[in-house]
Amino acid sequence: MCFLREFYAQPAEVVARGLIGAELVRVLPSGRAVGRVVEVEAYVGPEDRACHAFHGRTGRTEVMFGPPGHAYVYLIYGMHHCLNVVTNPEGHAAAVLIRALEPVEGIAASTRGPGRLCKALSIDRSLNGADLCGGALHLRPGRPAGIVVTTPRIGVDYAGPWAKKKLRFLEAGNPWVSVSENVVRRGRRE
DNA sequence: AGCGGGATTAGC
DNA sequence: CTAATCCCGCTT
Repeated sequence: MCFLREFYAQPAEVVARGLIGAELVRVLPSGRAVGRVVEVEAYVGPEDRACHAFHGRTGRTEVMFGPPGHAYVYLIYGMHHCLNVVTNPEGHAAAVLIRALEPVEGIAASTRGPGRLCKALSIDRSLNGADLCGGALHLRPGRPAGIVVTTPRIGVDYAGPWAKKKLRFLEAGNPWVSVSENVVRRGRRE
């Protein structure tokens, strides 16, 4: 049912690609919410200038250095939460940011964008470190992805050469990918 | 103790 | 284009 630990132990870009089409399941007292992953970004490790682990091991990034298959949730801009999946073998700090979901079941609010999907699924820092191989928040295979395209990651212009790497993965043509995608498309001619 | 900044979003 | 708003990590 759920993805096994070995799946998450792979490099972040491999897990990222593998998660497109997967279903994120949030179990709440009030019911269950399910969304299909349509957009992610890979933060490949301490050498990746855009990865939080680039600045070393700190309180915030602690879970990224732990075993794969756990949630790394942090607060950004004082108001939005971002959900990541820890990847690679324990000790190699890397993660995949979930950026957008296609509603499948029990979803009321928008799940387009990393902050919005966390709000819609009631994901906050209390889930930081949660095991994604089961429990209140987990991932399982879903309808297989169609064509997957890659682009540079959003909002990491400061990362020098790493800002240009195509580590963002999304399902082509899917209307639920984040609005930022349109900005990127507009800005670049391709 | 204080300060600066951020893997975003909504609203002028 | 910019404000909002909080935690963290680093400097004093």
